[in-house]
Order: sequence, then C-alpha cells, then structure tokens
Amino acid sequence: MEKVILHMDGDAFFVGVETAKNPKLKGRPVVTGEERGIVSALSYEAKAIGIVRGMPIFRVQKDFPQVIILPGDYAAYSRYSALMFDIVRRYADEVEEYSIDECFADLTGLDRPLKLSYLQIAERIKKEINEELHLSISIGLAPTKVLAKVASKWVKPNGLTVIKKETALDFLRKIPVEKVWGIGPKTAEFLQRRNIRLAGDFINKDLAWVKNNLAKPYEELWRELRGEYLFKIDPVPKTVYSSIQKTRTFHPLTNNPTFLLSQLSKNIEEACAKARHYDLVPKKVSFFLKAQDFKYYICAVKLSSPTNAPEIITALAENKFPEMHRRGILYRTTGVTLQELISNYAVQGDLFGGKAKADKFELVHKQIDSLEEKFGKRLVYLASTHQALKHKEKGTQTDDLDRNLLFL
DNA sequence: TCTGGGGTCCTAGGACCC
DNA sequence: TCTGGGGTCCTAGGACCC
Repeated sequence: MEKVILHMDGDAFFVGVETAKNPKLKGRPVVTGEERGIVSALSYEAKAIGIVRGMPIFRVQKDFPQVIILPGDYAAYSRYSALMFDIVRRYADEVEEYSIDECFADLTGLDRPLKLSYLQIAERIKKEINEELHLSISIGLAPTKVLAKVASKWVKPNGLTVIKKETALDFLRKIPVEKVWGIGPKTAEFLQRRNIRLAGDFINKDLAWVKNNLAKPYEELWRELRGEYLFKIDPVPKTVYSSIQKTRTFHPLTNNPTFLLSQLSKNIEEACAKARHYDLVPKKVSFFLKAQDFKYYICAVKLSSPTNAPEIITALAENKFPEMHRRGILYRTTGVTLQELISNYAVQGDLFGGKAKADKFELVHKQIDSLEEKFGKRLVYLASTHQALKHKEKGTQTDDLDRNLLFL
C-alpha cells in the first residue's frame, strides 16, 4: 500500500505562541530573541517590512520602532509544542517529533477506521490546533517524508498541500534544488555547476549518475523525491543525547588565553549541568576555539573515567589549551562538546580512584543544582568562570559576583 | 544570509593486524 | 631494505538540519 505521510510545521512558531498567549499581538509586527540580541523568530507582518532572522535587535529598535520585541519564553514553546503533537496523536499512533515545531505522522490505512479521507484528517488536525491552541500551522501530505516536507512548505502560512506520486514531478519542477530537505549549500553548488537547478532536474538524472557523483544519503534522497518510501517514521520520543555542546561567541575577538579559558570554563559548567540533569556522563570531551576566519582549533580527550564534574573537565581544558591556542590568532568563539554520553548509572569504578574523586564532585554539584532550582541560577560557580561572568555583566557591581565565588 | 547555538550522521583515511 | 593485499577499528572533520 502506498504510504501517506503527514508533515506538520508551525508558522512562525515562537511568535505564534506569543500571540496565542497574548492575542493583542495578532496582526502586529513581532519578533522574539531580545535576550539573545538577534531576531530568532518573526511574525509575517515583521517579515513584510523587511526584518529577517538574525538581524541585531538594536537595528530593529532603531530602524523599525513600531516592532514589538519580546524575549524568548522556551517553557511556553515546549508546552504548546507538546499540546500540538497531542492533537496529531488523536488521529495517528506513529508520530515523530522532529523539532519543537515540526512532526511527521504516518496516516497510512487510517482512512477506513476513522471514516475520513486523508485530506479530511489533515483538515481536522489543522482546525483543532487553530481553534484549541490558537496556533497557525501548515501541513503537507505525500508518500514520503521528503515530499511531505516539500508539500508543507509549498503553501505557508496556514497551508495544506497534497503531493501524490503522479504529481510530484510537477511540484519538483518549480522548486530550486537547494530548497530540498537534505540538500545544503555545498551539494546545491555541486549540482548547479552541472546545470541541475531544480529538484525536478535532479530526479530526472538516472540512478547510476547519482551513485557515481554523490554520497549515499543523496541516493536515498533521490529515491524519496521519486516517491519511494525509505525514511521511516521514528516515534520513539527523544530522551537521550549522544552529545551535549555549549558554545559562546564574544566581541571583541581576542587572543587572551586567560579570557578564552574562562569562557571555556563557563561552557564546561553549562554543559556539565545539562549532562547532570539527564544523568549522563561523557566518555570523551572535545574543546575548540574558533578563529576569526571560522577555522576550528580542536582537541579531544578520552576520559579514563567518565564524569560530568566540571572541575575535572576544566582541568583537562587547561592542560590541552596550549595545543589549540596559537599566538597571533584572534578567536571569536569557544566551545565544549561532551561526547559518547552514557548513563551515569552504567559507569564502572577504575583502579586509580578517578571514579571516587569524580563522585565527590558530582555529589557537590547535585546539591548545588537543587539549590539553584530553588533560588535561581548562578548561585555558585567555579573560580575559573569568574572572569567570563564579569565580562558579560560589566557595568553591574562585581561585588555580588565575588560573594558567590566557590573555590574547590 | 558575511555567519548564533545545539544537534545528528556519514566518510575518508590513518593505525594496526594478518 | 623494500615490498604485496586485505581486513577492521577509530577518529577528525565535513555537511546538513532546526
């Protein structure tokens, strides 16, 4: 039986939720991202007057004084996201939560028991999300995930588009190849140089050409675009991470090792806090500095004993720092990635007491975590992070920060 | 898109072995 | 001292996504 895959995509989702919370925002130019200093989401009205994602907030304030600027409210976005997916689950069992505002659902064979056509099922989902949550979404229906993505983007906002195997080519002849899910700038450029500009041009190439010229994932993409169902719906809710990353870009750029290390220390504290929250420990950690020209200077360390204690990981970072740091290069970003995460429960003791030492630190941090939950963030942090916070909050009294210093 | 932050997956090539 | 052929495992880095 031919598959029927639904793809649902929130319209300007963060702003949509803000409008649902406060209906007075409806029809107004609204952006979110105040806390980050750049526009992270924008209403269609804001888009219409020339605002784009990533635009600095100060520019919006200066050039578009009529725009309403809001800080992100991620707790609300997660709540609405869950409610939205619950509505999809009223109809389909197989729902894959792909991102905070997108999901796939397998509707195949549900028309009979529900006594509704596939189109009617999609219409109901859309109507219920509109009426119950006051959110606008767009839906695509197609025989594969990739085609369903194409369909949901075809009419936006508030769209509902069906692509059948027979009509796929007509759609794909109107879609630039770089707009296809999975084809990024590099592959798009490669294809365009060979005169493949539209998704339709791409699927008109034969399989041998695809195999000879592109990597394996693109062969699957090519098949999916031609209507062959390959990318399965994965309904397992995402509870585990395989890596956790924390990065921060700063201005002005710098070469100062002390500054860079304190930024890295802050990255490490944040990453470790997240890992503790999920009871995960990394078997491997990598640090990086990103230079002015966006080149990465990376070093990776295998942990003899997996831990999420920031004291241990910052000590590693300090040891490895000279391997990444070059004199005379300006850096824009520091970052840490905790890799090969495993459940803390599964960690075995080692011969040299590394595990016992890590356990002590982890216990202290668990207690700090619960205090911070009660009394707010940044109650306590490592001395090595101190400078990074001073930098961020320059202009405020550093006395308050000094009071909370914890030397371990 | 002159470039923020957080993820996943794939692959080429080196290390090591027979 | 120089030379095959073939296999596995691992890792760094590329490419892509939202």
